Amino acid sequence: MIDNGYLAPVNQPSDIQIPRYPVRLVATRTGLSAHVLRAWERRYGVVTPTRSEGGQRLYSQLDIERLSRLRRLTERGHGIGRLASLGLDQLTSLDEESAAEATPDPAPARSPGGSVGDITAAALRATRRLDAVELQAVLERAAVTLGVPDFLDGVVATALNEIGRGWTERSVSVAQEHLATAVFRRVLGWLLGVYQVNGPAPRLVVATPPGQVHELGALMVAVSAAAEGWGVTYLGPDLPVADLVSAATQTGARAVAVSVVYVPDDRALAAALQEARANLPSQVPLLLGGAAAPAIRLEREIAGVMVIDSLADLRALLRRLGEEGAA
Amino acid sequence: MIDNGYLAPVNQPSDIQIPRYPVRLVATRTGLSAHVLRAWERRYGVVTPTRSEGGQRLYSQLDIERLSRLRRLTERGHGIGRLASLGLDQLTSLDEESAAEATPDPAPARSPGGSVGDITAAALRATRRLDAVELQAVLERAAVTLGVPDFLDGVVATALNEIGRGWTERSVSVAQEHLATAVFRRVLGWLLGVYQVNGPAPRLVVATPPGQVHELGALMVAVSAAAEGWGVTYLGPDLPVADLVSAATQTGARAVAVSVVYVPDDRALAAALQEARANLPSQVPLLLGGAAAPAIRLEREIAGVMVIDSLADLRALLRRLGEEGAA
DNA sequence: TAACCGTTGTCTATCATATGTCAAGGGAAA
DNA sequence: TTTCCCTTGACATATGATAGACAACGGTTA
Repeated sequence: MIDNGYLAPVNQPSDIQIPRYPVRLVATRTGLSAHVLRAWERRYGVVTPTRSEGGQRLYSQLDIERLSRLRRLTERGHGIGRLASLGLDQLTSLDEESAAEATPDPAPARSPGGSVGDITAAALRATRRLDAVELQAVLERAAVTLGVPDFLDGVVATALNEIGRGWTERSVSVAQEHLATAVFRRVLGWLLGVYQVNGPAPRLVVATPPGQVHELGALMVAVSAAAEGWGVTYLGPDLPVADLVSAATQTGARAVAVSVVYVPDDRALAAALQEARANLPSQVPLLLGGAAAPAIRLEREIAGVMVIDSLADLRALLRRLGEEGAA
Repeated sequence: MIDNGYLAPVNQPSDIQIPRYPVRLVATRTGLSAHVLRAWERRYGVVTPTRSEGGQRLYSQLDIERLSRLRRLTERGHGIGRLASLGLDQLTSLDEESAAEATPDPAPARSPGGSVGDITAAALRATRRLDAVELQAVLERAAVTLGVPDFLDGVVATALNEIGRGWTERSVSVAQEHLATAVFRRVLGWLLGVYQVNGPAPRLVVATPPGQVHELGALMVAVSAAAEGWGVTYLGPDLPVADLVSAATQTGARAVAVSVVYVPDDRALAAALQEARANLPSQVPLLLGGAAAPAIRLEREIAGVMVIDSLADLRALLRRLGEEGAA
């Protein structure tokens, strides 16, 4: 919010001046040590935080702004003694002045890879040969070539379907299936790590409900969300409902997603979902995805559970939720 | 309260204020200990749960929301004493704001925690906070700082032991354990990928025998071997013996390693090992590692199975095997 | 050049406050 | 009966405040 002085609300102490931040927080946020904060205050009166009843310093948002600028400027060679008496606006102009460093961004060269079909076929060949190195290389290349959405929809989903089909038809061995699972999980985990952010992002908790040990679907959900800019807390397979709820509460999740691949005991799963729904905060949506999700929707509607039919569906939904939250 | 359509109309708007949760549940759900809950209430009046007839605390959903926000904010440096008097909406805005600025701008990245103990402690802290991003960052940094052997022996093994101990003592929640498992697996998978080679290297097939679903031990074995220059075919947990044997044959393995973490049914495990031993080529050693391996050795010697006591042991053995093969 | 001096970041010592943790004895809930 | 929970009081630890000291650095003066 811009306050140019003309419209300054007189009676409103303007959020940014409310003193409420203790030293330790200001220290980590500005990058200055608590010692330096006190020394600057003592020697130059750089800021004058108010005090709590017990005498502890309480800084305002404005103080933090000022201190951050001061830190940047002192790092560039300005003496704190000279800067101390300057106002925030003067500091800002100085700041911009000396921040004349350019940040050239290199244009990423797109190298044309094979088509989605070719890549998937290559992945399946590597799987049949039990060649984990090759499979991983193919997948990583595909991920960076196609981008996450196409990679997930086009390569991962298709390949997993193929492998699953082959498994039931006995044309894919258990070892091949295990190896593929391990490699897919590794690559998806890598992607999840690549996209993880710690910044101001809506948070999604992802897990697989009790009894569901196949986690690739959950990982795909997690990666999709991470690529959409969400912060993802991935808790893996077979998570008891109570712990799912606790994790969502503790992390302040804006949504929770669970993935189901098959329906071993319909009643137990439905009960688990209902329990989760009942115990999650009501404004936190519970998303149900995975291969078996559409089937479950057909069987019975579970109140308050949103069924995700596809990753595209998920992306659209996440985008809506993210905007709602930001608004 | 907002009803954005996810809810069954059954829910009353005041649902979230109905007092019905006992301390124990609130403690696990918020991540605060019952002691702290009572202390905060007594000293700062943070919440005022109603009481049952017998005088026991009954918290509402709203209380839980409030408490979990307070916990996150205190972890980010706010003092509980000052937060106590703020309303839920103020807490929420503070929450979002400090999430946005949790990381100080271009602060020169600190490189603290040099020692193995520091790193392990940092990993455990991140686990308790359900901070997967931080945990992964800590581990990746540790891996490249310490090198694989020290990383595995010093950090991974220690941290997993701690978590396991905490889990039995109930001081580590299921969600925390799941999250840590997911992240450790991700990082170990990444390392495995880093060291994978396709060249002429002795090949090791790694898996976990039927019934054993904990695969971190197997992954540690796999990473150790990969770092020793072996080509590793990692087949993940719960692999039937027949498939283990066929995979070893197909890949021309020079050795096979299986990892066991616990002994659910000693007879079945022993039978599986014997079957594997009998069907593998006789010049291919069968290595048995994992937390439960030493115990198994004590129980009974299984002919032709080499028990690995430690990763150091494994490394020495692999080196010997590699040289033999090369000679 | 050498001695001197102001500036600035860092550290120590000591005390006070803030906050987490525990123990004991009795009551409540399952 | 066994387990959980309550209250009170105390203890332990961590964090912050103040004052002062010191060292590194650069500039100035003798």
